[in-house]
Amino acid sequence: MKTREKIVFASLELFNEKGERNVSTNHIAAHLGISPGNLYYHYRNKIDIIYEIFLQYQSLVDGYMEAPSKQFLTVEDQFLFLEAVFEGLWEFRFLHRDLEHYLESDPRLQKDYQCFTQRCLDNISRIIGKLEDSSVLLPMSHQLRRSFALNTWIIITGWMSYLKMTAGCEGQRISKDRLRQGIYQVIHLEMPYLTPEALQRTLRLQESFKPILQ
Amino acid sequence: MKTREKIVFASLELFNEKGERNVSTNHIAAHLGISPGNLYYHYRNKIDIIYEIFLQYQSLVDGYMEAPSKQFLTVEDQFLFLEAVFEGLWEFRFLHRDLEHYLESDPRLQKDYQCFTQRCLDNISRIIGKLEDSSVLLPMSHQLRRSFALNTWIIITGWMSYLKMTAGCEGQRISKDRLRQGIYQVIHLEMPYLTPEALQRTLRLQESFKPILQ
DNA sequence: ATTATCTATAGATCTATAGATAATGC
DNA sequence: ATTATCTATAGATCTATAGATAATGC
Repeated sequence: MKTREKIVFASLELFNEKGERNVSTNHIAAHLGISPGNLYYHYRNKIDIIYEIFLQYQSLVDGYMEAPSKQFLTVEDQFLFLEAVFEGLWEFRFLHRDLEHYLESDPRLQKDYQCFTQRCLDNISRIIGKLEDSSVLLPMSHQLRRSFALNTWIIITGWMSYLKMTAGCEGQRISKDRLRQGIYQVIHLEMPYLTPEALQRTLRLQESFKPILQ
Repeated sequence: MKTREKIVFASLELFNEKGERNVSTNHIAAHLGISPGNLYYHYRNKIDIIYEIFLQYQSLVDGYMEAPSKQFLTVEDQFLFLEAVFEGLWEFRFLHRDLEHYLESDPRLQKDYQCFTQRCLDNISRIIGKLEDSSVLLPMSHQLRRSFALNTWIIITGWMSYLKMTAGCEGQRISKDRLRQGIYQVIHLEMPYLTPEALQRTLRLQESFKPILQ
């Protein structure tokens, strides 16, 4: 692995683990056993590294957002999709922690992230539309679908925050398990819009994501 | 106003405006025209000031969470309640930006905030219960009510993030107006659970929070 | 006497660059 | 020749404290 890639990799790991704010370029260099000068040879500064990490996250998410290319989607497809979303969210969890700070530190990132959000919302709407066509969800108005997509997006990203806020000092492993409750919450959102046929299977699947501890 | 209070007041203002990360104790002191030494006489460090601000936020929120003490609540009560919630959120908006960092910097804050969240969720559940008793919402199971309360909480806090992420470089004033769209989103959440009687009035009221720009 | 405030400063970082040296690719 | 890496360091903060001085409250 090239040094340039090592830097991104190690940064992501350290940022996730210790929080980006507590990790300086010195820390990253020390962790890799290279000099700070070397790090600055590869990246102009810290936000440059963060931007690189964002690009990776973006292409990961774009990947599985495009993925459901089948014309019809099942209840199971939807759960698989949500698992992928939460997995990605976890892998890059530092990114959503003080995203606002990154956006105001780097105009490129601000612009890119805004497009990214828009693209995600469009994709979620599209997937909801497919679920309607597949008789999983009841048909809904364009307006309702957009509102629904936005709430889904907010729950997905907001769930991470809620989790980390209430998880306490327990390790990350526990959090990763508790992450699944996020799927429960998202599914709860669509409950009233499910077709009678889909309701049974959804309830059964949702049950398996029910949190053990309340 | 005592210097001690001035410090909290100015800090909140600066944190909201410039982001807490970009505001050092030096900046706060300079902004007040006092010496850094003087600031450290009143507060041990920056997180101490943040904790003080949190206590203020907490008592504000606890205030209007307890407030709906009437036995029955109308659709209008609910909208007034949401306006108060979003107003408070706006007043202390820096707090939700990198809350995780504050929680890990101060065990007192971590403990207090966890109780605070729990209390809010209980209060939201209670209010939902009252809306059921008042024939605004359809009766629901305990489980559903708790899930519903949690989603409401996540949308409320997550909406701020979404807003700040997509608001772009436009000033804060615009954001404060766009804040209202949050109410639209929260109401959208409860739409399927409204009684036929309440539906009409809710739709009419919700309309006035509809965002101008999509 | 006690509380509030100031000046001055130690000590710890951190970011980012300059300039030297080593390793690679034609 | 070019690319990768290192050492050393300037310059900018920031936090937090010590110790002196001013203002207040009995």
